[in-house]
Amino acid sequence: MRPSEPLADPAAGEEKRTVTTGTTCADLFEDRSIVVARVNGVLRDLAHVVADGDVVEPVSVSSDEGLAVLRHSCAHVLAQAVQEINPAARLGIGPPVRDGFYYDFDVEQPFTPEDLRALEKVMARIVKEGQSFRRRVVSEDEARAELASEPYKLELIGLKGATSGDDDGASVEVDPTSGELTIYDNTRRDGSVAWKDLCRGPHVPTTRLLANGWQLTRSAAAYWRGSEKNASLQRIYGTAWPTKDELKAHLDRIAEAERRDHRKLGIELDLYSFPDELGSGLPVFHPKGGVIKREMEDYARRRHIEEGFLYVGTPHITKEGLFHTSGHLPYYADTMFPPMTMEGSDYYLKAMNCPMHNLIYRSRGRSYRDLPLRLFEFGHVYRYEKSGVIHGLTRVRGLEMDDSHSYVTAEQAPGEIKHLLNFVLGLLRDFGMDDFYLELSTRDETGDKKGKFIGSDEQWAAATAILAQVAEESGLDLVPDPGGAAFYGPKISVQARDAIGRTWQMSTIQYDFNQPERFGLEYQAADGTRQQPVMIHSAKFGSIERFMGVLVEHYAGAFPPWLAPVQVVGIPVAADFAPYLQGIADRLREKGIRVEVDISDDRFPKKIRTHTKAKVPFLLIAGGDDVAADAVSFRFRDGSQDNGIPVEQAIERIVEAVRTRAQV
RNA sequence: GCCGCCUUAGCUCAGUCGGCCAGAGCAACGCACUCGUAAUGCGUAGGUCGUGGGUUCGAUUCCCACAGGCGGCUCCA
Repeated sequence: MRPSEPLADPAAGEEKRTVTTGTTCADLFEDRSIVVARVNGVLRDLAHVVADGDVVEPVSVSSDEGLAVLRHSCAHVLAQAVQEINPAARLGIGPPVRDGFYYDFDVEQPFTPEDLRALEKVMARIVKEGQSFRRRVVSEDEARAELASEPYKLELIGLKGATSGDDDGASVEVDPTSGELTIYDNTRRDGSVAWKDLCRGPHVPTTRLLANGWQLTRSAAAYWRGSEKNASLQRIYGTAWPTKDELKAHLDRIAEAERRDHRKLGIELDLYSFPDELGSGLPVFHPKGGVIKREMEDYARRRHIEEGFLYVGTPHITKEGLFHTSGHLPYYADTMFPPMTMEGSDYYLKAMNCPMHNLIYRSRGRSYRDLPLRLFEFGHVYRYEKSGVIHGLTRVRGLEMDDSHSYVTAEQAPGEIKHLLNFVLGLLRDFGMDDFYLELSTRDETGDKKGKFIGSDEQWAAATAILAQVAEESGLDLVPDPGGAAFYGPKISVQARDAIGRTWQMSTIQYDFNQPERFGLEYQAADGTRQQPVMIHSAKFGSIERFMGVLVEHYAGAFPPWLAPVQVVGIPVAADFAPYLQGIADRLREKGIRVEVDISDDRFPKKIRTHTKAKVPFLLIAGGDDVAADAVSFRFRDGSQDNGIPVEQAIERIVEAVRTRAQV
């Protein structure tokens, strides 16, 4: 024993400790929830031997980093199980992801659900065996020799250090910063090596830490290193948590998301459908979905007009020249429906509205006094989305955009962007979404896609700076999205969190210096010169379809009264009381309330059930007691009641809830 | 677009290891019941088993193609 090595442990208040040579991180921490350590800022295994002067911090399994390590270790156990069952399976990569992990394999046959169950059994045994993860530094030659039968790992060794920024998950296997290659041996208690994998680590000390908190979830194909040019591998996804209870909570969250699925609720609530006869990604709105759509449109249109927008209308198809002028065709022809030829011209279904708005702008001379000129419409666009990406209302081929274009002077641009951002946030709040962050999508500065962006470096820099400034001034969190810009300019997008914490891209605001030039747009300035306006694109809901899908999931189908397809259903306790309710319904209808009275010959409790399941916000019940008191009784979706409310008061309550867009 | 899985009544699902008239619940319709807070009872009707081709004495069942859906990958102006 040799006294030396002072250590600082910030978690324990920058305490300096003196330990013996050979002390490992594990020796420093008693707490069993510590799974790895941060040594001088770098995550290390608990078996890491500390050196003189090292700053060592504990990393709990419950922290983001600790969870990632736990999940990555679980991915190793999965890979070990796969190769145990099928030694011919070749290894891809196995990084942690949100809530879990995956591992990619090159196998002859795709995995079946039965395979996953068999793998879980093997994994459970490995976990129970308590195998240790042992780190071993190897030279490149050693690694190549040991992994000679793993072609994908060899490829990663070759890439070592070469990959930077390419976030394809490869960095979990080799460390691009240190250039050091390591292999992790999974060692049984008797010291024999059960399995090994090229991996930068770190890992939990033993497989026992995985306990009962994991599960394989699904299998799917994935391209090697994320490019469709590469081989297709079979990916297995799993989830892993520190405890069984946390796993269960996660599975419950998944189940809740499934209950809210807008595709399922759309059928149950009779809102919309996707007839095969129309083709993929082309929804139809049934009367009840039509009410929601109309309320969304009516409200959005009114608010746009209040904010200074002019409502316009444009056709669904156009001759191709327009999209050459705008610059869309060379870039996006493959995501547009193919052209129709008539009278010697090629016509395209429109995939965007802006070129048509430009024609409205250009239809007469414009003065600086006209600016900002704000054109707005619900424009129907059609995009040939690849068949595999169509998803309910959130990814469709025919959609209605609440699309606006503000034409402004360069000086007005920052103010207009601010105006638009405030407007869209207010609009989203009116629909009950109130938790946001922003994303700033910029040009890809280096990658192979840089060529898709048009305009000069100076223009991009100026436009990006303006958007960044407005975004920062909003006070909302701002997340960079390099490479996410449209070809004609950078954009801010508003991401909204729904009731169960998922985020959705909603509104976008794009700064466009390209189209005004391509269309030769101009205005006459105060000094008589002709100037080019800047164009700012903005969609508030993104698309009506998508936003409706998001709202269905956000509210789980239980819309606030102002959006509810049927706002009130009157249910008589017995048929004798139906006329009384009809009278109340007539008065509500006069005030614009969507109300029905259930005069079917279902029994009373059945009617309650029927309309509660339909998520009608107000059930108005009347029986002898109510009639005698000139009152009605409320029943709400959660089963609560408010009985014997005077009719005047009941009507006022309903009208008020709709007027204020309250949730009930 | 790629990989895998799936498609039976309006909805949710049984079923046929290739063989007489393919079943259930809910919904719909009819009759009876007139009822105070999540399913009254009885009855009727509803399917060329996604579409097209092939194998077979015979196909909803097996094979192929296509369409649509689901889960991922890739993509998302």
